[in-house]
Amino acid sequence: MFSKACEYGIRATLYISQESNNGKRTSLKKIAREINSPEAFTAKILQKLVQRNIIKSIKGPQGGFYMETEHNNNTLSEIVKAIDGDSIMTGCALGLEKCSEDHPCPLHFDFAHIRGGLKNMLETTTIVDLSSRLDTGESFLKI
Amino acid sequence: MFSKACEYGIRATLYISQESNNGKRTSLKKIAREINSPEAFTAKILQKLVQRNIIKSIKGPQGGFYMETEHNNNTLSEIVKAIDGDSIMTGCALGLEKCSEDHPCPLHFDFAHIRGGLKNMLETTTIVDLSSRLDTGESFLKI
DNA sequence: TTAAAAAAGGACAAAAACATCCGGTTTATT
DNA sequence: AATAAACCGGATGTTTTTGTCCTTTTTTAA
Repeated sequence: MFSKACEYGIRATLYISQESNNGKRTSLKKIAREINSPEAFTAKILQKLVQRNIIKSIKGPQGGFYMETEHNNNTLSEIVKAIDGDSIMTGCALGLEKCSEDHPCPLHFDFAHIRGGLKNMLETTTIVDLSSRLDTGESFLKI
Repeated sequence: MFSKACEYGIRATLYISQESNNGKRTSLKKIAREINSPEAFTAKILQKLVQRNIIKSIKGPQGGFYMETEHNNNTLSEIVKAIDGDSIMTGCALGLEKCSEDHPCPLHFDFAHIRGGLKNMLETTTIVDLSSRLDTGESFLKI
């Protein structure tokens, strides 16, 4: 469904949000350990998220990654779009270039419905919604 | 969502079904032309579908691919499972190996719902359901 | 001011997905 | 029997995704 890069990106962002909400910055090394992801690859993904202004970073000792409070209200769709683009929310299930109400693939109408649910979920679920579930121990980021 | 191979596989199967329901066999060359897919790659995918007994093939002149009538009642999920496996219907959205009700990722419950809808759609939509929409000109397999 | 911590970024490597090519086999037609 | 149509299967090539490594830059703190 999502690329590996996107999975890691979401997990990393949620971990960063959680730490940020406890007033902490966190390092790449710690993030990779806590979300169980390959460190160097995760670094690349975090770079992209910094460029897209979803998370922040500070270099040097005591530096690391963190999130500004208002960015907690960013939705999952921002992360997904930054990494995988929006094809999952808009593309044709059967890969037709021009698939529309007027020129639909055979799956168009059945699928529109599912894709709509996904899009809606991604666009309404905020980062803080999810990271707070982590804080309470309701959910997990690894294994 | 689906791999390219799976997209081609579904489109090819629907075309074969449509032709079969008109009493015709159809060749690889024609299939690739009609669904706008790379011929040699499509051949590999069709081979797999033959092995999985989703479609049939006959060698030699006047041979080609076709479908037995009862196989029209196969569902999309059979094709998807043959090509992409069932990870799209069962896997964790965030890539956790062990994601379950008891040990959920932060997206587990929101996502279960969407994945359930997808699974249900794939398991209830039959090949003939879709190919009949092609016959009536309600839907298309290329461009 | 020097050392070390940490992110940034470029180059490279491995694996998977996507795709092609070609020789082999089967079979209908002449 | 010969030819050609058509699928089969192995080898190979290309592109994308996934992943690593190493150098550079920034910044803190001793």
